[in-house]
Amino acid sequence: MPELPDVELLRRYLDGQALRQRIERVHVGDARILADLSAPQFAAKLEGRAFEASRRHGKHLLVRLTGDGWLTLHFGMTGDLAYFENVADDPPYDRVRFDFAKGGHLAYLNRRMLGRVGLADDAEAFIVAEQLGPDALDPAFDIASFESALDGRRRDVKALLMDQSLMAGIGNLYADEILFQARLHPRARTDRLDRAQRRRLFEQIKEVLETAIACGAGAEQLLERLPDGYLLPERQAGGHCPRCGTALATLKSGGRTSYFCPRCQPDPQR
DNA sequence: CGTTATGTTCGATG
DNA sequence: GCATCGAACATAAC
Repeated sequence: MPELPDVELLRRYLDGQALRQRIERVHVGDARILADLSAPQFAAKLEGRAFEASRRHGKHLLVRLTGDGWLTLHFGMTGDLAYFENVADDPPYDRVRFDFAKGGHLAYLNRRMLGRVGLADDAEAFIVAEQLGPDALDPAFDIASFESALDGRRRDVKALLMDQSLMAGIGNLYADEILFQARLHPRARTDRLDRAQRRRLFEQIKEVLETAIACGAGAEQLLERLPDGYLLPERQAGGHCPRCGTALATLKSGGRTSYFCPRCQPDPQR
């Protein structure tokens, strides 16, 4: 679930449910998710405090704590948040649970355990330490900074979009959608894109991510809500291009599958 | 049993 | 240094 649009929706969910409530107790269901911290260390930092505000950078959710410091959440492939009133409703794969004094609970869920929950003193320092590039939706990430990310690199365009150190937030699914909308083959090389192609790509990064947020990324109804002409609802075995009806093609690299339309996104003859 | 999955990292290799 | 590839991590679904 968690690429930039999904994490943005999770951020809003957390804001709507869990801000400004005293955290009475922290329950760590599986300490492996905490990386280098011990469960007692982690709990001690949070108990008695509250979530004050949140921000997102790429796929990371950062939650400011009363007093000082931040809770950091990364969701891997299967991470999610759930707020509920009764502990009996605690969903499966609850790895960390915050019990609020008012009675509600916020759980960080993660089936595959590929994410991370941690603490940071400073949000900016955390972003630097994680070697994250600019958030893909940050207005400061403009066409000029996009050009400089491309500058001097000769890579497959899809690999570039997903490189979190160049721009943060895009994963395998939304990279496919962005490339489809920009009509670029996943293996098109960045050093061979002309000016118009680069501009189209940049515009679709913004457009696709904003559209996914507006349509409620992460919700089950996302695929129905996306505009006509979006690839994601067809992005599966047997899917067809929403624009021309051609059977979608797939290719694999780095263990990930790309879906694309061989007609609308022709192979640039690498 | 084999394959696949919205992520990231590490080692090997060119 | 740059880029790619496969494997690993961990878990479940098909």
